[in-house]
Amino acid sequence: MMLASKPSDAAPAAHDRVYRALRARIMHGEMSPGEALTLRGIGKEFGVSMTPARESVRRLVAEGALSLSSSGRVAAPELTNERIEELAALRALLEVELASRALPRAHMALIDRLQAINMTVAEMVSKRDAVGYIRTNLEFHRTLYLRAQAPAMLAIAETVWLQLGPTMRALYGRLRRTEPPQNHRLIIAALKAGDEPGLRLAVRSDVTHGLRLLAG
Amino acid sequence: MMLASKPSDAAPAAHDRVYRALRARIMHGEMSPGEALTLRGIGKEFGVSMTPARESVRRLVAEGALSLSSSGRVAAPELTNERIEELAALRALLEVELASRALPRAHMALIDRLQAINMTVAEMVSKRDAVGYIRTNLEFHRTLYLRAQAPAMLAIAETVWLQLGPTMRALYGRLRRTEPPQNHRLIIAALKAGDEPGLRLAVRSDVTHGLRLLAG
DNA sequence: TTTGGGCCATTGTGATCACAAAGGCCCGTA
DNA sequence: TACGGGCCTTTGTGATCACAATGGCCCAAA
Repeated sequence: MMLASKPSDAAPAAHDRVYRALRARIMHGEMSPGEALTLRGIGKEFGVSMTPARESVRRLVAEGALSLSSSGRVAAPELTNERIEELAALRALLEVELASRALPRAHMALIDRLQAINMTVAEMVSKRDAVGYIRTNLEFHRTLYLRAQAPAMLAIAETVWLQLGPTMRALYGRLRRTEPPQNHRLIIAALKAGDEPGLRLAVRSDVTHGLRLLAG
Repeated sequence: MMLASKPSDAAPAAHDRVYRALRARIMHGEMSPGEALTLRGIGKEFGVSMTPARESVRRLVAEGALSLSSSGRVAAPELTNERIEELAALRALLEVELASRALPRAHMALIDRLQAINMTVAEMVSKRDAVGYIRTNLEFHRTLYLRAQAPAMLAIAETVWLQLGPTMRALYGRLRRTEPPQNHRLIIAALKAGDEPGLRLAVRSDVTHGLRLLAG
């Protein structure tokens, strides 16, 4: 079905390309809560017909990244405070476990990578780049959790990030943070020390820190 | 778009009807791991065209209920032992939390309902009805977790059940169990006593009990 | 000025079709 | 009998179309 003139070009399916693009846009906070999408609009933007646009939208709806109005209109979800609290609790639950599983496998190379990413995070903070901050912050977490060797758990954590995406942008716009991510430093320190309780606490704090402000 | 001659008939969309039917079939273990599906076959079975069949299949693939072969063929997933262990760990993590949240709201009416469901579970066990057992067992858990008032967490737990569906059937066929669900009794007892540590332990045991056998 | 009704453009849904690739089957050959 | 090549059927993908319902907009009346 898919043709590949060269082994290098992966020739991704149209619906998958659209899905990935929309997913990144949502997860990184490039859509505001309530912002609407149309199938024909998506199709036109990506140069495809309605069919792949529909499939990608359906998939994102299934993952909770988009909300489906009663009459089938799709839009970025506007989360209630209850839902935000619940998603924050889920992040804490899942990511503490992921970090804990990654700890015994975290060698120096990983910690160096995390520190490098963390510098980029700090740079995004100083530049007041909300989208860049969200993206690099998630990259920090994902890099750590990949070491846990728990793909199903990581996938679920990512769908939680996806659901929080549109709200995160609003959140980080609200709180005027100029300080570099202190909790990330605690995470790195706990990793270095092999301190599991400290790591769990640091991850929990980092994950629930901002979200509590918005929801509470 | 959808017309309703009477307010009672919900006039469900075709893709949603197909999705729900396939989802129940998978979650309850009515499909064997590796069993294949075709879009045209689904369409013919439910009297719809390929379009709604494709949407429902795509959604189920997104939720991990079906696995997508390299060339787009869909089938019930054959899980590796590593993945089964991971999903069992996820069940433990999520369901212990859900049970813990349900505990303060669990009144006598709920406990009565759980006991009634548990009798049906025992009946299914004695009848050697694997599908019936899986269905009522999940109903037991869902009834409890609904009290947690945590819809996002419950939704994620259900997608984990969905991923385990095809393997559960094989599992409960393997272990020759005739005893009624002892762990369910422990759960009910802990609920009655308001014993949170006991409840967490009982749920964790119940959830990981069988799955450890298959994966280990 | 505000409100209500009706018309029209917009939008999602599902069916159908053309196409390419993958899988399976059969037959011939070693 | 076992192995391999070639053909044909099956199957997923994406485009297009007809249709119905929703939503918005404008104008008229109070």
